[in-house]
Amino acid sequence: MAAKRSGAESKGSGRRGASPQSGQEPRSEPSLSLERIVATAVELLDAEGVDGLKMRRLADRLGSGAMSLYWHVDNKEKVFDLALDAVLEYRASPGIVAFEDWREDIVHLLEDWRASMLRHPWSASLLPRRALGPNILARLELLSKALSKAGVADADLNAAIWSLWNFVIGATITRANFELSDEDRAAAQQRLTGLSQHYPTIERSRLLLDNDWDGAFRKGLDFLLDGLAPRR
Amino acid sequence: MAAKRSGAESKGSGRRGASPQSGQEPRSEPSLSLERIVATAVELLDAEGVDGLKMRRLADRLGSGAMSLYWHVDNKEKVFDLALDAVLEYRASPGIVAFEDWREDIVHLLEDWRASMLRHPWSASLLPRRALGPNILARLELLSKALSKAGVADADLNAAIWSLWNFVIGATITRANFELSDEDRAAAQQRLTGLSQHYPTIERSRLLLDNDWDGAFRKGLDFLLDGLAPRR
DNA sequence: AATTGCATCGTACAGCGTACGAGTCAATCG
DNA sequence: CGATTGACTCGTACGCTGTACGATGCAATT
Repeated sequence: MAAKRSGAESKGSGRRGASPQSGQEPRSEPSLSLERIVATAVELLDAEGVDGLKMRRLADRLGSGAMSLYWHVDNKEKVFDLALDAVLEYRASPGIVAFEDWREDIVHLLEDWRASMLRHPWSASLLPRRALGPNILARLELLSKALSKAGVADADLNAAIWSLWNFVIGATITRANFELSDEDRAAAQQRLTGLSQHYPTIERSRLLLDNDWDGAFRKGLDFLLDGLAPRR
Repeated sequence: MAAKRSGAESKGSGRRGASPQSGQEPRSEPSLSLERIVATAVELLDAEGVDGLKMRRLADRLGSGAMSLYWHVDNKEKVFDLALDAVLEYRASPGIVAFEDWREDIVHLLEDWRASMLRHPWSASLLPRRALGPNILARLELLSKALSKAGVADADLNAAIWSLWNFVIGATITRANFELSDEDRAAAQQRLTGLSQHYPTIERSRLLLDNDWDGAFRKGLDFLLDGLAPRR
């Protein structure tokens, strides 16, 4: 009862007016805010994965009670939405895109997208089942512009966008979930070798041992772009 | 206490020996089995989605107690694994594949794959985070063979397989999750129109209104295959 | 001084996966 | 034949989850 706000009623800055300082203890508990909640949720997700995000745990990290979060957030779902959107902000200078080499622009755009998601492996699997936030739309807009510039016909534009979207999403989800371990991969390939009469081709190509994900992504992207707008 | 096995101790066929009939009530409760559990889990998943699968609910459908399931299955995770593998069985005659027109073969293979997953929309999002079962490996093997026949270089084979995998997974997950409703889509496009100064290109192409998923899939697949093995 | 409204939190509840142990019944054995 | 075994089923209970509800504190306003 007594301890909670341990020795400091200061609380840092109030939200509304301007009554910032109240003497000492500048770093006790900075009080809740949507930004702090989202930022901490991202931290927690990075550290513990999707299943590790629990409201009580999040509140612990924030030094608050679990129910306090619900003043700022409707429910847990919204926390996921906000965390996802926060992580997909596109910071790259838009000037770079749609410059001269459209192909480099697109590759850069999509590799950055993938990298952003891989930095937060939970994000890829969340992305498809959530609403399109402004950051995602901005990325799609840029992509669309670049494809237009590349000479993709208007009639093919949507299909082209979705193709690249699908490819990036699929690649990132797969990559993020197959990350498990070398032993696992070796065991899988081992099992495969045991059944090599059933799966001779993928056994020979060592499909399950191949872990050059970056290279495969780049290669696949080249394939797709070749199909979309053949190099001259 | 008394009612449970209501009025019939027959119970249908015992598992082991051959004591199938016991007089009347041939359709009371056919007793538990792994097959029945998996089949019912698929039904339940189809009806209620991933979140709708609860052990108690599954047991209800089976006319059994919740804990009885755990004799046949380690835990809920395994139920997901088994349901997923069950749904991805490939029944198509393997003779069709790798026949003469490799391109048609590949398209057929992948469209069937996608169709199988869309018949059970929960399966797509489950696929990437689960182990590769025999049915999945069989599909990869067939795909690999077809690509080889198509002239894809050995060095590019794995990248080609993963590219197609990524594309199919991404397309299916996206499709299954954007299925929501026409109003939602309209609302999204509406919101977009309101912000058309920010997203002029995708607003103009009506990206969010476009719901010709099948056509987009086929088109994207063509793009990718064009890149992988150019048509002569 | 009284009121208002933002913000926080303790308690409580229903629902979840599942550990544990007791129960049933058919097949087997002495 | 009775005793034993082992496959199978299920009732109860526990810890954990998201969150509804109401009490509480505190700053600004009246």
